[in-house]
Amino acid sequence: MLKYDFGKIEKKWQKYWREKKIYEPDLKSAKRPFYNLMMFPYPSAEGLHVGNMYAFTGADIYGRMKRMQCYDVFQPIGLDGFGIHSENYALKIKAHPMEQAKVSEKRFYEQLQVIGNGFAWDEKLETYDPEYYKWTQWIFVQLFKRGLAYRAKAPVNWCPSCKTVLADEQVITGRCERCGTLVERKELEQWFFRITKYAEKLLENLEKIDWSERVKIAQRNWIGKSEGASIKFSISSSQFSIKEIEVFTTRPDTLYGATFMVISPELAKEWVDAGWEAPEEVKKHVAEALRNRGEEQKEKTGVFSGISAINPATKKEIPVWVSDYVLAGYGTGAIMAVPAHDERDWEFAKKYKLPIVEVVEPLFVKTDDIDGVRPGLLLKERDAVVAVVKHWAEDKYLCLKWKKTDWRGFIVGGIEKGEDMAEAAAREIREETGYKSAKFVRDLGGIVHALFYHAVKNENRWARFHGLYFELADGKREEIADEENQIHDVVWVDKKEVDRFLDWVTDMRLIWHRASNPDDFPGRSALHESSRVSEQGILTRSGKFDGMSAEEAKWKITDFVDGKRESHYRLRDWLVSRQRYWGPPIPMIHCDKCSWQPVPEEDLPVILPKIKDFQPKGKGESPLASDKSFYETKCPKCSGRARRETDVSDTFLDSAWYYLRYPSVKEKNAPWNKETTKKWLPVNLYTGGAEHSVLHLLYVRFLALALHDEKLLEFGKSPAPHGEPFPKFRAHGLLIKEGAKMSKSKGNVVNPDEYIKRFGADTLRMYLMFIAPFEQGGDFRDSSILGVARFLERVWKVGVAMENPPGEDPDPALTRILSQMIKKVTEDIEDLHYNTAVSALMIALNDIEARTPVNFYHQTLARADWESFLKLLAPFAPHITEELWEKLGNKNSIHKEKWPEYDLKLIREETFDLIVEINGKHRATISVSRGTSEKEASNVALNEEKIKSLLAGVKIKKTIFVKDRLINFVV
RNA sequence: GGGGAUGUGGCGGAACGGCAGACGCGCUGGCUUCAGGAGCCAGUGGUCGCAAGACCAUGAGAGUUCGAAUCUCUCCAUCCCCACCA
Repeated sequence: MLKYDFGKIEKKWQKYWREKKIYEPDLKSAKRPFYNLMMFPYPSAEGLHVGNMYAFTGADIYGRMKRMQCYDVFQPIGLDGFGIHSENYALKIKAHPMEQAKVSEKRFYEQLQVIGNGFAWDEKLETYDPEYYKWTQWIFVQLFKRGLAYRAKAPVNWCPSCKTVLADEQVITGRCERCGTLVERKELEQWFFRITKYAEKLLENLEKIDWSERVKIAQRNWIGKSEGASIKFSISSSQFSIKEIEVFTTRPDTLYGATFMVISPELAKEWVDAGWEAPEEVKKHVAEALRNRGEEQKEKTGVFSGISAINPATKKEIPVWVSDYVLAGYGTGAIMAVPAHDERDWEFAKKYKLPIVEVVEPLFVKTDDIDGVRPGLLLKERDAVVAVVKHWAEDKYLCLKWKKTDWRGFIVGGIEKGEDMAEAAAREIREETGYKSAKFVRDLGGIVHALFYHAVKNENRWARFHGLYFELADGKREEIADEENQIHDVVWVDKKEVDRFLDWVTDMRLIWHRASNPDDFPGRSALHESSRVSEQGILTRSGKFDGMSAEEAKWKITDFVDGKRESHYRLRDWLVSRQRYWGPPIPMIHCDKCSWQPVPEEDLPVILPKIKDFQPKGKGESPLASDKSFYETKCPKCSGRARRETDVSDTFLDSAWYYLRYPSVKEKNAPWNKETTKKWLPVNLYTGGAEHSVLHLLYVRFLALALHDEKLLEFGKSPAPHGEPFPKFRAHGLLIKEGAKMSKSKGNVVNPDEYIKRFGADTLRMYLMFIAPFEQGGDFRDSSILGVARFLERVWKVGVAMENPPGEDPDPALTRILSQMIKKVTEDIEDLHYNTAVSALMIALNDIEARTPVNFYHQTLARADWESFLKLLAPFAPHITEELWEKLGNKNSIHKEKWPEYDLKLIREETFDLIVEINGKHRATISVSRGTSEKEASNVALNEEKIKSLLAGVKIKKTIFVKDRLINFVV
C-alpha cells in the first residue's frame, strides 16, 4: 500500500501557513469580514483534550469554507488561563500558578499548532497577561462608575474546600461545581454586578437571536421570569414594629384559599433583629434552619410564630408560620400558603393540621370517539361555550357556540346511534360524576350526538342536563335550545383550528382521568397536574368572584386587595469577587474617609504580585490580604491611608469580553479599537459547548448590552439586536468514549497527540467530524478511525496518479457526480452536518474508483473535477489537500482558492426513478425522463408487467402523482 | 418534582411526509501473502423460498394521510440540565 507520509506533509504545511500568514485577515481593510469565533480553552496543563479539538475542528471547517467563499475570515485563539481551574491544578502539582501558566501555555500552543486549524496566531491572547487584564480591570471600573458594580453584604455560597465564595451558577444541587463539597451559607461583603437590571432584556432578545434552541431554553429557565402579584397582609397582633407582610404570588386567584402564611427563617431572624420577641421554639427553629441551609431536600419542618395576619380577601385571621421550605432569596421571603392549590403548602398543611380550602374547581371535560363522531368542547370565556363536532362522513366540522352563565363544569359525551339519549346521558353522568339526581331531555329520534352540561352549585350539588342534537345523516340539522340556553352561532370552521382544539380536548381528557382519582380531595390533583388547567378552572368560595374563571380572577382579585401586578426573576446579581489568588485583582481602594474608590485608569493595571503563599486561607480573605506591600496604598481621592481590595474577580469576567480584544490586541490605549470593533463585530458565528449555556453565555450578553447602553461599545455589523455579541451561536455536542463520558478517573481520556502521531491530524480531524452530527456529539471508537485513514490513503493514491498528463476524454458521469457533491457538501457544511459531508466525499471517491481502472485516474477524471474534489475536502483535511494541490502544479495555497460552484443543469439527470406504489406500497421502479406528466407516468406504470398483473381486475379509485418522484394507485 | 433531548441492523449513524438502513466500522466467503498485517472482489435487518419474490421490521400503542422513522396524542426506556423559585 502506498503510504503517504502525513507526518512530513503536515509539518511542512503548518510551517508554510505560518510563514505566509495565510490565515491572517487584514483587520484594517478587509472587505468582507467574517468573525468565526470558538470558545477559548482553559489550559489545564495536562494538555489539549480531544473534546477541545473536536470543538475547534468543527468551527475551523466552517471558517475554512467561508474563507474559500471569499470572506475575510478571522479565527483567533487564546487561553482562558486565569481562574480556579488553573490555580487548583497548580496547587495539586505544587507549582506556582504564575510559572505553571507559562508551561501550560507552551504546551497548549504547540498542540494547537498540530491540529491544523486556520488560527490567526498574531492575535492570540491570554487572560493572565497584564496587557489583557488591565482592561478587565478597566471594565470593572467602568461598571462601578455607572452603578452596575456594587458591594454588598450578602449571604453567599461558601465552599469550605475551595475556600472561596461561589456564584449561584456554580452551586449544583447545594454542592460546589468544582469539588463537590457541600456549600455553606456565609454572610460576607462581596462585589456584585447588577445583571438583574438586564433580566428582561436578556430574556426578550433571546427571541431575536439565532442560537441552538436548547441553549435558549436553558437561559430562559435560568432567568426564570414569573408573572404574579405582590400582596400585603396586615398583622393583626401588632406586638412590634413590623405591621405587614408582603408576599409575591403567581396565583392571586387563589387568595381566598390562603389559610396561613409562612416566612423564611432568614426573615424571622430579621424580625428578631428588629425587635420581635419571638417564642423560644421559634428562635430555636430559626437557628437550626439557618445552620442547615444548603443541605439536600428533606421533610418540611416549621413552627407557629404566634403571630396572626389578616387575609385581605376573606378578612379572616390566619396564622403565620416559620419554615425552611420558604427561601429567603426569592420574592419577599414570605409566602401566602394555599394548601389546596400548591403541592408544598399541601404537604405542610397536612403535617401541621392546618385548614385546607379549595377555591378553584377544575373544569371537567370528557370526550368520546363513537361511531366516527368526535365531539369536543371548548371553554372560551366565563360565559360562553364552543363545541365542535366532526361530521362522520364528510370532512366538515360543526362549530356551535352558546351562552350560559350558571354552569360550573361541562361534560361532553357521545352516544350510539339509536340509543336513547336520555338513558345514555343518565348513565354517563352517573358514571362519571356520581351525581344521583338528574332530569333528562327526551330523545326526539334520529340522534347521533348530543352535548350535555351539568351545573354544580357549591356543596349543595345538583345536576341538570340540557340536550342539543342535530341530524347529520341527511345533511339537515335541527337545533334545540331550552328557555335558558340560547344558541348563538352555528358556523363551519377550518380544519386547523379544529385540530388544535382536539389536542386541547385530549389534554383535558387526561386531566379528567387524573381528577377522578379519588385520592385526596377533588380538584387538588387536577390542579396540580397542570397549571394551565388550573387557570382554566372556576372559582368557588371566593365571595363575589365565584364562577369566574381563574385566569380572569387573577388580576381582578389583585386589584380588589390593592395588590401590585409584578414580574419576578429567578436571576440574581452576579457575584464577581473571589477570595483567591489567581485572578485579576479587583481595582478598588477602600478609604475610611472616602469609602470605596476605583483605581484611577492611568494606574491600571493593578498587577497581581508574585507571592509565595498563594494558598487560599479560608477566612473569607484572599491570599493577597497577607501581602502588605500589595494592599497598603493611598486613597486616590484624599491621598490618605487606604487599603486596596484584595479579592480577585471571577474567571467568567475574563471570558466575558475576550472576543472584543482579539481584533484589537495590538491596541495599546483602549480595550478595543473603535473602528476595528465596528468593522468586525458582532461575531458572525460563535461555537462552543452547551455546558456554558447559562454561565458564560449569559455573562457575555449582559456585559455587551451594558457596555452598549453606557456608550462604551459600538458594533457596526449585521442587523442583529442592538448590543448582542453573538447573533448566531451553535452548541456542539459532547464527545464520549466507547459509550462513557471521558474522565480522568475512568482513565478513558483520549489524548489527541497519540492519534495524530499514528494517523495524522487530517485523519483525526475527519474522523471526529464523521462520527455523528456535530451538534449532537458522538462516541469516539478506535476501530472506526481506520475507515477514514483508508479513505485518505485512497485519496492520496488518486492524487498521485493525477500528476500524470490528463487523458483525452474524461468521464462525463464523474463530472456530474462531482457537481452533485459540490451542492451536497456546501449545504452540509453550512448546516454543520459534517458527518454527511464526509460521507458524500467518500461516495464520490468510491465512484471515481469504480469508474476507472486502477492508477489511470488521470485518464477518466477531468482535472477540474479533481480540483473541486480537493477543495471540498480541504476544510476537513487541510494538509493532504494542500500537498496534492501542489502536486497538480498550483503555486498558491488551496485554502485561498475559490470554493467550487456547481451547475444546476449539470446536476439534473435526464431520467429519474419513478416510484410506483399501490395503496402506498412500493411495487416497482421505472426509469423515466424528467418532467414526465401524470398521464404519461400513469401509462408507463400501467404497462409495466408487474403492475399490470397486480392491478388486473381491480378498479383504480384514485391516483396520486408527485412530479419527478412517484405515482400511487389507490384501489 | 420541573424542563429539555433521544429511541432506526452487531456498532457509529443516513433518509425535503414518498425505494428505511446512505457512508463507515465490524462480520462472512473468496483472491493474494511463507506468515502476521494490509489490500482487492463478493455478501451482510428478520422470516419463508432453489429462485423470482413475498411478508415482517425504525421503543410500544393509537391518530392524521393515498402514503409515516418523519406530523399529533398516550405510554415505556435512556441521557442531560435545573431542582423547595410560591
